[in-house]
Amino acid sequence: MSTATPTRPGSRETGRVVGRRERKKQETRTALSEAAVRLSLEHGVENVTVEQISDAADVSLRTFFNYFSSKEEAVVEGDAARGETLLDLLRDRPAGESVLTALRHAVLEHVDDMAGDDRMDALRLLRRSPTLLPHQLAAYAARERELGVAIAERLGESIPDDGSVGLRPALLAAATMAGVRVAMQRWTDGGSRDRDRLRAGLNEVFDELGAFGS
Amino acid sequence: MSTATPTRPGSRETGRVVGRRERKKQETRTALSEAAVRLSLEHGVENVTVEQISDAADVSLRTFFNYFSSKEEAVVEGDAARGETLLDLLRDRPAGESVLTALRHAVLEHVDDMAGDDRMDALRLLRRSPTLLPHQLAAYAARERELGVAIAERLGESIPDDGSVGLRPALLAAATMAGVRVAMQRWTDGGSRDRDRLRAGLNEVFDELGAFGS
DNA sequence: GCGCAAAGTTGCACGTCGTGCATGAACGAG
DNA sequence: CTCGTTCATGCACGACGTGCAACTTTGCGC
Repeated sequence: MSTATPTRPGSRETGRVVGRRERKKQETRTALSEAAVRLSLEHGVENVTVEQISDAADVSLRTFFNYFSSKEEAVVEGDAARGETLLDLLRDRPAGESVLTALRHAVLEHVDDMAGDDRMDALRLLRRSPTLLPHQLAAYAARERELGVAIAERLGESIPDDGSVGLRPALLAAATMAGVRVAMQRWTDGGSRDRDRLRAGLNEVFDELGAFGS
Repeated sequence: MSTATPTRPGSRETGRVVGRRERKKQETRTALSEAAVRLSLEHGVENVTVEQISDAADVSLRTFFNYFSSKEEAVVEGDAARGETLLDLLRDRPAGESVLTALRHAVLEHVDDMAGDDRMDALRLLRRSPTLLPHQLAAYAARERELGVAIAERLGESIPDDGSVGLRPALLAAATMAGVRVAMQRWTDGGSRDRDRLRAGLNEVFDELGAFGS
């Protein structure tokens, strides 16, 4: 999973000609991830073995470890893809908006995007597993890094190759992710699985973030 | 280390009488944790087995798992104790200060407290281990919860038994921990292991946190 | 002191985890 | 077609983590 996949085969720059091989690889990856989530929801994360997951995805146990280094990693995999769409939403916000406002709207749109299906329910259940918590947080941290870069770009910062950003973008990213995490936590703890309630919670969070100084 | 309590065997309530038994237990716990840290620094976290740790602490391998459920948990154990002192420092801040100011000073004092010895160096090295990252974040999350409660108390909130707090304390705690994490990250990434530079970074962080709205 | 119950330690067994290595098949390019 | 690369797979092996059943230590009442 390195930065730049060459994608040499016959393609100019679009990088869209992936070939059957690479596509199959991606299919296997998502198949494993989805099987991991499904089985974990069904039997509880603790009671699912890697062998069951790889069987469900119709690959060998050894192959599983060629894609993920642990069961938990496979379960959390979905978050990475979701993170990408958040970044896209942020980039699409008008340049006139303040960073915090752009972040607020991007997050809210992001919630709308994925709230339709049952992924939210999946998140709610998985979040309760103590074994999963560390990896969940690690996934958050990874998204936080990407978000920091996106914010730095929005602020007109130049990004060095190592991906390090200034203090302000890093802090904004960290605070935003922390806020989202808090809002999610409070939403899942409450009984209501109403999406509007989550939106309201997120709005509160961003209101508070903007008023820390006072 | 921080066995600061006089352990008077007949002082107050029944819960405070420690006895030889419980003390021995605590000694074993810290012995395991310190051995884990020391060996990890020496050979790298990946190359240390639980058996080596338990041998170094002079207990059986099975006993190790009676205290910690994994090697990483033992390594991160020290953070929990450190978290306690931060809470104490926060409670000692004068009531007149704003929450954010109190947090700033508590964190700065906390850094001074532990910066003398080589624990900071230990943190710097351990933070680079990818296996350890998730557990490190989980430890941060645990401290964040406690900090949220302390902040809620400072704000005069009543805390229900389940430890849940209002949005503002939760958010303040999350943002503070995120800020500390960012400052630490940038400090360890930079070459200088000067403590004053860490203090400066933390001050910047709190300045930024207070200015999110603008 | 004595003995007993609770708590702690240890060894053992067992299933799972995660990785290195070798082999063979599928693929893509020339 | 042929060759080199990439990937899937089986196998072996050490480490991990836990349930269970001893055995030992500690605390406490008698």
